[in-house]
Amino acid sequence: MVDNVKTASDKVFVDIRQAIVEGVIPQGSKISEPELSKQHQVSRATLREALNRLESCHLIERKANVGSRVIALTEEKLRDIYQVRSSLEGLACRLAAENMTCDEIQEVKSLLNQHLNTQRVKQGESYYQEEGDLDFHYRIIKGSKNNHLINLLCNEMYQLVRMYRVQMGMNGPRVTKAFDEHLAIINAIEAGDGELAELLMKRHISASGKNIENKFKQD
Amino acid sequence: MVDNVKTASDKVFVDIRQAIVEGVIPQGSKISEPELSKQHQVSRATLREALNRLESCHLIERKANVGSRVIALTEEKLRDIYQVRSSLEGLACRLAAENMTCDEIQEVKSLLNQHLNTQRVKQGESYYQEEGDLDFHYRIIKGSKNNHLINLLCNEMYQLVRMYRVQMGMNGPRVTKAFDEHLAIINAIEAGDGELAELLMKRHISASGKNIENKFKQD
DNA sequence: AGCTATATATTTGTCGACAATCTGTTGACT
DNA sequence: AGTCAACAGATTGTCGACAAATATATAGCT
Repeated sequence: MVDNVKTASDKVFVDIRQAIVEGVIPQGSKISEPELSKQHQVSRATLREALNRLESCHLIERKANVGSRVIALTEEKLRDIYQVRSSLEGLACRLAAENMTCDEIQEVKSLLNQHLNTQRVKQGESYYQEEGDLDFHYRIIKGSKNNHLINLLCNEMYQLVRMYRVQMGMNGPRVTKAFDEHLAIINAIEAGDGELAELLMKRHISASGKNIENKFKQD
Repeated sequence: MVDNVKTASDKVFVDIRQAIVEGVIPQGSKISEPELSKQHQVSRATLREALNRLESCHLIERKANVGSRVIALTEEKLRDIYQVRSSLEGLACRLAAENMTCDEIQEVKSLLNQHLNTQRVKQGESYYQEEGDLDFHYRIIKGSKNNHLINLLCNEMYQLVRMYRVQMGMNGPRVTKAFDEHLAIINAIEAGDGELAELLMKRHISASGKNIENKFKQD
């Protein structure tokens, strides 16, 4: 999770992004440019550079001459995002089945074994599972060897997905299930069965989305 | 194709975008901020605002402390983009079959009839067909009622796709074929057969991509 | 001659100030 | 009392100038 931070606006971007994803800056709240620029000790120009990138990640919404608001988490948006994500990661999975090398596949398999162990030790602590889950998805996406797709999922959508997961919370019973699904997916990829891998990944993500949707129903 | 142009940077963004898509600013060329800002008679801050949005559309690439370059059209990128587009518009089509109203469907059908007429009159002039093609795709995408998907396809990817079509050129024989495919797609949507509509749209776009790929092979 | 290192020049990143626009309030009028 | 209009306050959009970084040119060395 090491971002290439070279300029001041890079750092501000990363900092604010984390604050939004973790809910430190509440969803739906208005963003004051003068206030935030003082808070991060940069000029407004630098802050606005960061805001532009946050908009590219769909974490804030801007209106001309009005200002920026942090995105509001709604059930409709969750559905929209997960429909898109399911479709795209399904594609990534199919391409991964065609393009991943044997070495890359073996790495993912050993990664899953590590998860299994930490899961036994730290039973119930969903945080680690979440990190592991994201790592797994990262590897599959990279395995597609489709740079446009990789950028779309890993840079432009990733933090938004993470925001729902962090703020809505992941609950227990799905954790072990997700692990089995990961295993089935990498097996399909190893077998070169792109069609099956795509189907399994789409189901896996749909289930994950439904899981978060249930959190909304509880309110 | 009327964009909401409210600020100076909006106008500069739209102008430069068109220049890039149409090849007035050559692909792969470096962008000089001082030069462009003078050319459009705005300050560098305003220009940079526009450049940020061009980057969001994947039309330019920026490197910290180095500068911006117009994207270079390659066969590999074309493949990557069309794989993603095929998947996403396929999804849009399936959702459209579920969510489009009867009125919306009828509008698209009458739209296609208009295309058939203009096509008879202006045979061979692919420009009109291209406009019509894009209009058709627009309507289907909007019909998905998925705002995230709509934004992704209509705002973030659309001009990039158009850049390939404009600069690589669309040739004749595929034009009438595309019309028939459009007809089959809207019929599937009208019948509420999302699965078929998705399949047909994916094929339609893949064929379109292959068509442009052939242009590359000719070099 | 070719390569390295220094110095110069250009470009990008950042800053503070001004102008244009919007928001909320007050006050007048029907 | 309610509606509309002008005003005040604050916010965003834009500008020109300075600082930091990179690219280019020059000079020195092997």
